[in-house]
Parts: sequence; structure tokens; C-alpha cells
Amino acid sequence: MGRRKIEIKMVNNTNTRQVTFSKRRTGLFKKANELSILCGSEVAIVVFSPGNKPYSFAHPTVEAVAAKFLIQNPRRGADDHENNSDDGDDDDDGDADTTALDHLFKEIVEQVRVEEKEGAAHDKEIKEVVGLEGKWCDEIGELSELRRRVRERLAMLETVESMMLLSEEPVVMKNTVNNAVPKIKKRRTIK
Amino acid sequence: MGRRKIEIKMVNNTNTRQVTFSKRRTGLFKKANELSILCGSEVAIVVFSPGNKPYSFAHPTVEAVAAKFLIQNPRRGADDHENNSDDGDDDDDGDADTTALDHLFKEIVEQVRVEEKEGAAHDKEIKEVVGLEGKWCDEIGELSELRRRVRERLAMLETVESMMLLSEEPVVMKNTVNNAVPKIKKRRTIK
DNA sequence: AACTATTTATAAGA
DNA sequence: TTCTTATAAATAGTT
Repeated sequence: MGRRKIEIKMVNNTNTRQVTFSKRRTGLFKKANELSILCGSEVAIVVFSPGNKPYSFAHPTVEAVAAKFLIQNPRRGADDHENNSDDGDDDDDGDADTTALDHLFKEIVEQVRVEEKEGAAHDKEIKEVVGLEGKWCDEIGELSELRRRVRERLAMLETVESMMLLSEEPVVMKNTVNNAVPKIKKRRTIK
Repeated sequence: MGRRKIEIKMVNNTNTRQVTFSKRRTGLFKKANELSILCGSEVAIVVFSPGNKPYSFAHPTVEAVAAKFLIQNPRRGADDHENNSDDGDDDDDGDADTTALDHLFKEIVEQVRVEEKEGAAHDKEIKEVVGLEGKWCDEIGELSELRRRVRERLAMLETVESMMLLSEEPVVMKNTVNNAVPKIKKRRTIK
């Protein structure tokens, strides 16, 4: 759709690639907006730029649409889902008992690990270059704080997941907040 | 882009709306695929049809992209994120200390409640119409089973979230599975 | 499911 | 970057 027809393959030139991304992201979000209005549909798009910055479009919100999607998908991959034109590289775990929510947790844990590594290295780099001036230090502090909180939360979620997997009988819990701790019915050693 | 220019507003005719959805979803996913190839970008799209069926496109997977997005967003709404053309109706909780992950949990809990209600009613309806023949009963059983599992898991997550919120000091946990239960430092009454 | 008259998106250039 | 415009691509209404 331009002066010339282009092949659909990775754009080599870095600058051209960024420009293409920018134009096409705008176009994609516009189409998504039109679809949601014309058809009254819920939509969520998340996309990372070549420079790895996140962009999103959603109606009503990314989290609401994601939640609805995640709890409706018993297992992804394997089965013949007539819908779901998912292009996913089918990260198949063999286990048929995996839900989309399980998968999300795995990916979050994985992603936190990746960013832990990159983040730690990056902080160090910045500190070496910048020294100890106020503003920068605050920003670095905030980043580290965020990572720390995410890591803590994920440690808890991993534990919960493990407890769920380890218990043979369903774990019954009250939905109220105070009397907190779930019981584990059986415990197995981890392979 | 057709025989006539159309206004961007809800399509009235139900059948036309479904056809429009089908055509435009195809177009949207094609665009997303091209973007991901041309720019090497990670993309995830989830969309619900007028009949509320979920469709998705992603590279590499919805879960991987969602995970990456969720852990990078400290709080959504309020702040000036130059990126993020999010159209979200800004479900703002006032509290500045909400992460995208927190928000997702809330939405999951909310969504499970909605589907509990709808699902229970739907099951009953089907049972009344169909009676007790084998195949149908199995399917109903599976649906209920899924809802039950999701509900249980969410009860646990709510509890964990509550514990996190209630503890003033960061909750420190080992990342190992066995010695499970986190301590709560201080407890407040829920408003 | 196909067909096309049109509208819309966009690649290259300024 | 933002705008312009020639051209490719998507699609609304029709069959």
C-alpha cells in the first residue's frame, strides 16, 4: 500500500524499521478501534517496538480482556480450536492439564528472571557512568524497587502454584481474607 | 474501503455485524502478522466476537507478551505514559500503588464471578432441556470442573494479594517450594 | 463465499 | 519528524 509493493520480511535498515513500526502501529490501533466500535467487541492489543517499548490499545482495558480470555482457555495448543488463529510457536508442555493462566504464570516468572539479569547489569552500568547524583539515583531506586516487589510477589505465586499442583484433592478455601493459610493435603518431592 | 463510505458506529443489523466482524478480524490479524515480521516485534491481540467467542493472534504467544507487558507497568492510568495509546475507560482506583498485575487479578476475580452466575444459570437451562444423556453431561461436567478449578485458584490468589497488601514490611519468601507459608507482619481490618 | 467499486493505508520521497 | 502522493491493499455492498 505505498509507492511500491514490499515483501513481508524483516526490514533491514534500523531507521526505516522504526518508521515502519510507527506507521503500522498507528494503522493497527485505528483498525482495532473501528472494530470495537462497529461490532461492539472487546479488544486488547499489546505490541513491543523494535526498541522494546510497550504500546497498547484496549477496549475496555488490557487487563479486563486478558482476564476474560485467560479464564476461558483450559489448555492452549494441542486441541483444535476452530477460532484462535494463534500464531504461537506452541510452547507445548506435553501435559494436557495446563491452563492459559498457568502458562501466564510461567511466563511471568521467566520474564522476571530475564529482566532481573538485564536490569541488574543495566543498573550497574548506569551507576558507573553517572556516579551518585540525586535524580538519577531516585530513578534507579524506583526501578529496582519495582523489580523487587515483582520478584517477591512472584515467589509467592510460585509457591501457591506449587501447592495447587502438589495437592491431590482440590484445595478448599474460604473466599474471605482473614483466616488465610490453605492446607496442603499431600506433599510430594519435586522432580 | 468499500462500495460506500461508512460511519464508524455500531452496526445495527446483527448479521451484517457478524460479517463485518469476521472480515475485519481477518484484516486486523493480517496486519498484526505483517507488523511482527516487518519489525521483528512481539504482538498479542485478543478480541471477542459479537457472540462473545474469543479470538487471538500472537507472536510468540499471548501469555508471553502479556507477562512482559504486565510486569513492566507499575500503575496504569494516572501517569503520562507517552506510549500506551490505551483507550481504557480508566478504571482508576485512586490508589497510586496499583500495578497492572494487581489490576489483572482484580479483573480475573470479577470475571470469574460473572461467569459463575451466567454459567450456573446456563448449566441449569441445558440440563432442563437435554435431560441426562451421556455426551452432554460430560461436557457440562467439564465446564463446571473448569469453573471450579478457576474459582479455587482465584480464592488462593485473592488471599495472597490480601496478605501482600496487609503486610507493611515487604514479605520475604524463599523461592523454594517446600517451606511454604509467608508471615504477615501486621494485620488491618478491611474497609 | 466471490466479486468489484471505492475507500483507506502506507512506502517512498520531500 | 511531519507532510505529500502515487500506489497497494482492505472492505461494503452486492451476487
